[in-house]
This record gives sequence, C-alpha cells and structure tokens, in this order.
Amino acid sequence: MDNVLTRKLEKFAPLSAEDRSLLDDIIRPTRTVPADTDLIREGQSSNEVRLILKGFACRYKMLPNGRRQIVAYLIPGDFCDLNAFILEAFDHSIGTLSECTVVDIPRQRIMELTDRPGIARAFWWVTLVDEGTLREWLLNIGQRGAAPRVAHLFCELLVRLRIVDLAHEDSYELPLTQAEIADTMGISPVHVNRVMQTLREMDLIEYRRKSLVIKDLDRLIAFSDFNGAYLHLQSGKPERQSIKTP
Amino acid sequence: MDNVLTRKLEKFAPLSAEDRSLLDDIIRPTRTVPADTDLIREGQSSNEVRLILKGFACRYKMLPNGRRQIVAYLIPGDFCDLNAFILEAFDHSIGTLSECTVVDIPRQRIMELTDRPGIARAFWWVTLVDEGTLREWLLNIGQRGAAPRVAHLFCELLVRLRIVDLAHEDSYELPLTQAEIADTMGISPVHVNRVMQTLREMDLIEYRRKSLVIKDLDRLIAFSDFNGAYLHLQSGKPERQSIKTP
DNA sequence: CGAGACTTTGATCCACGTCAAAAGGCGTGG
DNA sequence: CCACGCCTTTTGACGTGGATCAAAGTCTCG
Repeated sequence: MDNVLTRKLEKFAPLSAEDRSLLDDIIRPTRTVPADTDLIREGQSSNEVRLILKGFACRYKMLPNGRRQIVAYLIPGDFCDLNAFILEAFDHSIGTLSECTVVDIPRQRIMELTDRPGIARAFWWVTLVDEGTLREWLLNIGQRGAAPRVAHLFCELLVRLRIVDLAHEDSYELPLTQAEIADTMGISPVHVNRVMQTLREMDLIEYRRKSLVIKDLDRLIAFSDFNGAYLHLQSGKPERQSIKTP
Repeated sequence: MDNVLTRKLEKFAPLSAEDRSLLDDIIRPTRTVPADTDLIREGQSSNEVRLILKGFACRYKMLPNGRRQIVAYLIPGDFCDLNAFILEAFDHSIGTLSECTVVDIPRQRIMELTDRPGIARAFWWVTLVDEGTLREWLLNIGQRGAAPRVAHLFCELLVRLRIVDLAHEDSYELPLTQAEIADTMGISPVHVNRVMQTLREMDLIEYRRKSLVIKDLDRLIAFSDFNGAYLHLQSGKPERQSIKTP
C-alpha cells in the first residue's frame, strides 16, 4: 500500500489485492540517478520501461539553436516510457531535474502485467492522462499570459503530488530552478522571476529553499483558470481541484 | 487499397490482407458533417469511435475568457478518439474545420479489431504519433518565433497529407482561415497574416483560394527547423522530410 | 571563506498584440 | 448578371508584454 505506483493507479480505479502485489514486485531493484542526468536521449530506443520512484524528471526537446522546451514533468509514480518500445526511436529526451530513484523494468515484465485487465486499464489511463496533460499545456502556453501560466503549473503540480502523497497541505517541494521553469513555460528566466514576485505580492504563493507554499489555493485556481478535469481522477471522489471550478 | 485508413496504417508496418479487409469493412456507413460543427464536446462521453474520411477537423480547448487553442488537426485517416472510451469524459472538444465525411464505429468493433495483433500495434502507433505530435507542437509554440512556427505547421501538414495521398507535389488544400491558424499557433490573426506575407515574400510559399503551394520545401524545412522524426514513419523508406535534416 | 550557481534588479528593445478601417472574395437573391 | 451583405484578408498606427543584456546580490556547499 505504500507504493507510489499503486497509490497513483488506484486514483483511477481500485486494484485487486493480487494486482497490487504484482505491482509491488516490480519496483525493485532501484537505482539512484544524480540531478541533471539524461535517462533517455532523443533517437535512442530501449527495451526497458523506467519508473520514477523519487525525485523530479522531465521530458524535453531541444532546438538546434540551443533553446529547450520541457514538455512534461515526471514525478514519483510516473513511467518514462510505458509503450515506447513500440517505436524504434524516442522523439524526445528524458532527464532528471533532481536526484532521482528509478526502476528499470524489462519490457517483458510489463507485457506480463498487461495480461491482467485491471492493470491494462490502469496503464491505458496513465497514457491518456499524459496525453490530456500535453493538451492542457498547449492551451496554457498558447493562450495564457505569463503569470496565470506559471500559476496553472503550480496548481497542476499540487494535484499531482497530492495523488502520491507528496504534498503537505497546500505546499510541496519543488526542486526546480527558475531557468527550468522558464524552459517549461516558454518564457525567459528573468520573466519567470518577475512573475513569481507578482504571485508573491498577490499573496498567492511563497517560495523559498525549493519549497512552494500556496497561500491561497482558491485564488490561485481562479487566477489561473485551473480546471483539473484533464487529470481524469475518479469522479466518485471529488478532489479539491474540481470542486473549485464551477 | 484505396482506403485512407489502411493507406495510413501501412506507413507504419504492412498489414496482412485479412487485416486490411477487416479495416475496409469498418469505414461504412459514412455521414457528412458541415463545417464548423462540433463532433464531440468537452465533458461528453462516447461509446463510439469516430474516424475522419474526408475534410479537416481539429481538437480544441477553450478558456473562460473566450480564447481558443487548437491542439491538433485531424485529417483523413485520423481517429478522433480511439481509446477515449476508457475515460468518462472528454477533456477537449472536436470540431470540423471544413465539411467532413465521418464514420462512427461502435466501441465493440474496435475491440474486436484489436484482437488482431497487427491492428493492435498499428493502433498503438497512431496513439504514440499523436502524443509525439503534441510534444512537437509544444516545442513549436514554446520556442519558435511566429514565422518559423507557421512554417513548421505547413511542413508537418505536407508530410501528413502525403501519407494519405492528399498532397500533390509540394502543395495541398488547406481549408483554414487565418483566424484558425492563429488559434493553432497562439498568435493573433493579424500577425498570422503578416507572417504569411513574409513567407510569401521569401518565396517559400504561395497561398490562394485555400490552396497552399510550397515553392521551396528545402528552404521551408531549414527555416522552420522541421524534423519529421516525431511522426515515426517506417524507417525503411526515408521520406523527404528526414533526408533534409542533417 | 571563496567559487560557482541561482536570483534579483534595472535599462532598453522588439516581436507581437490590439484597434480600427479598408479592401477583397463569394454566395444569395433579385 | 448584378448588387448586396457577410466573411476573410489586408493595411496602418500605436501600445505592451515579455526578451535581452548586464550587473549586482544571495545561496550553498566544499
């Protein structure tokens, strides 16, 4: 039960005891990866599936001119590449943002797991949530101004980290530099700094020592028009993010 | 053989004759949908899978303030919602951009098809390509200036339309208004207009009567840093888009 | 205690937005 | 076949959010 993966998957639908124990077996042996290390590089292929157990990582793409876009954050409980072995080459890289604990799961084991319908459905779910998140990010970057854009990210991370019990109240560890946030949001590092000051002055957040405190979640949600429906959490159990968006 | 769906799926891996004929049976009965009509609205659920046979449609998300972001184009051969029935509610809407011909396929038929491994793999492939495309769009909107951004879109559409034989040489029908392109690219309609004039003045494209002619594909590719690897076409058959990116 | 990595600040610039109006298509009905 | 009206494209003037550049603070950690 204290497995970050099952904890997450059960937010979609309950798993049988047997499924849960199969998923428990999978999370060993682990290895530790230092910060700022690539787990997978664009163009590579792989016969293993990586699962993040601890730390923050990201998917990113680079442009020849050196500009970088982070296209997803990977937090504990997230797979790097669940189905990627169907393709011959990765179309993006994955790198750690902080020190991470990772498991490498042989493709074969994943395929065994997906013989079980409950697990197969749960894996589909994570795939579809990833896709939904990409669409929401596109909306975020394409249509929101810089300040609500950053605020939206903070709301999303709160919800996602709560799912795996990594948020305490309305605050969580956010081991990112402002430059990394800039690469995520498509704005300059300097502007990220200014935006965060604005959010601070509005009394929406506090941010010190890589730790984010959301001081007024309701207003942060309203300010960023956050609606967490794209995370497709089970509807029986309304989460804070959904009850606040009329 | 003259089925827009199999034509596309075989660009990933060849299908058996039997698979191909199963996929032929699926594309009837069709219906015609006028332009600017929603096929699916955010929040809805559905037990059918829609397949576009003719025309352009798009996935989009709206903000409460009325701003819209188009997050994907759907062209002939594209599924609207292959796996979406796993979720209870759509997290985005799908609307036609031009008059479209569509088939509605009951969820049950899709599940029968995926019993066949070749088809199942092909369906996985389209899902992963969709996801890869979303990541590339995020890079495009987040990191490129307006002109290369639009140019990148034109390159992508050329490759995708060629896959289904809907491009003639380096040109194709593009039934979009500049306002729709603006909603896709996260820039204003006025600026789209100016960017297109720039591309025209650079002798990269011609655009009249909803018809786009790429006058110098190599330069357009270079200008937009286009690299079609994210479309994951079969590697045995190098397409134009890949040989031009060193 | 010093070095390198982050954050913060200030000044200036420019890509793109907004507003508003003119000019072209294009379908409809007379 | 023309004229009207509507939608789309184009143009111009002007405003602004965010970029860039550069330097000064501040952390953190060896």
